[in-house]
Amino acid sequence: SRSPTPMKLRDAPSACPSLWRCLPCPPAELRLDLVLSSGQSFRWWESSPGAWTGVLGGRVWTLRQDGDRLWYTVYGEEDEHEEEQQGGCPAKAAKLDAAETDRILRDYFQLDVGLSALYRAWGAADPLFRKVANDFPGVRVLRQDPVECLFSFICTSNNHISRITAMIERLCQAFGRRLCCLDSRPFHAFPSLSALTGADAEARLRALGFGYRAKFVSGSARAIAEGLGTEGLCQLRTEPYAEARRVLCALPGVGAKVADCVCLLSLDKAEAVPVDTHVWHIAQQRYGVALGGKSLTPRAYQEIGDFFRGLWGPRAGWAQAV
DNA sequence: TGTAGACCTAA
DNA sequence: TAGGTCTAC
Repeated sequence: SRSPTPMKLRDAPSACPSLWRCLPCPPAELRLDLVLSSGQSFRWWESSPGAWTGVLGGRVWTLRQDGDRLWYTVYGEEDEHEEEQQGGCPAKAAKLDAAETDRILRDYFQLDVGLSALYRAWGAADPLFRKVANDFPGVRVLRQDPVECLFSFICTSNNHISRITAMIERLCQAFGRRLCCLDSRPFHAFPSLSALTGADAEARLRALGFGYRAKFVSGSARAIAEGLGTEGLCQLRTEPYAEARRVLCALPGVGAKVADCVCLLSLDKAEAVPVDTHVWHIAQQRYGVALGGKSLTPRAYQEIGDFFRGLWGPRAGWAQAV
């Protein structure tokens, strides 16, 4: 790199407005803080109050909300030589790039899905939802990359968020492409599938503190590489929910809950309702879902999902995210 | 089908 | 104990 000065984190448009863009987006449609810190994605970090920095689509972004606007800035790669790469027409390239980054962000937050109308419908069907919704507006489901989502959620089993976040950070650092350095902190892309299929991947993951999940991560990477491939995984977006779920559950370390997380958060299956022990508890005591067992059996799991789909409709997974 | 217990690791 | 999964009854 020949960057003369190290890049710095940007926390607000005021300091350098030309590096920021914005999209129209009222708080009722999106609450950045709630969405990015709720355990849907583990790669965002509140870099300064109200500013969220993370990696998305192979670039580093900082996001911020201000009234009815969603502001964002994208950081360049450290080896980027703009003039040379863009054929001597930086203005034109910048314009194309702006359209592209707008699109990426709108897609990631699924901004075309009107959340207020959904909140109204869920609230009308469910008084308990109405209560919670008041305190938590703007909670929507992200549309994440399927590979990142799958391997992240394999790491969530029998684990807590602080450790999951740290594990995924180390995963990216060890296996992901380095993107840039901000305030002398390096940022890495989420690893590609092929980066995780190496013969020593499991041992390296164990050394990174993945525990028994090391085998699941490397095993699933292998299985996908030898089977449907990254493209096949992404094509599950066009398959029915039941089919996508079936395929995912065949992977090592992927059970009903992880499969539903991947379906909901990356494969466009809005009806998928991930049932963890917390949700199971709530279903029993708040909603009085009467299901025999004292444990979350596959049958109980299915029935709880069906219950919420019956209550909230085809976007039950979105409602449950709230 | 429905129950245990083990599985890595760091509180 | 923590936001599960796998294996063996």
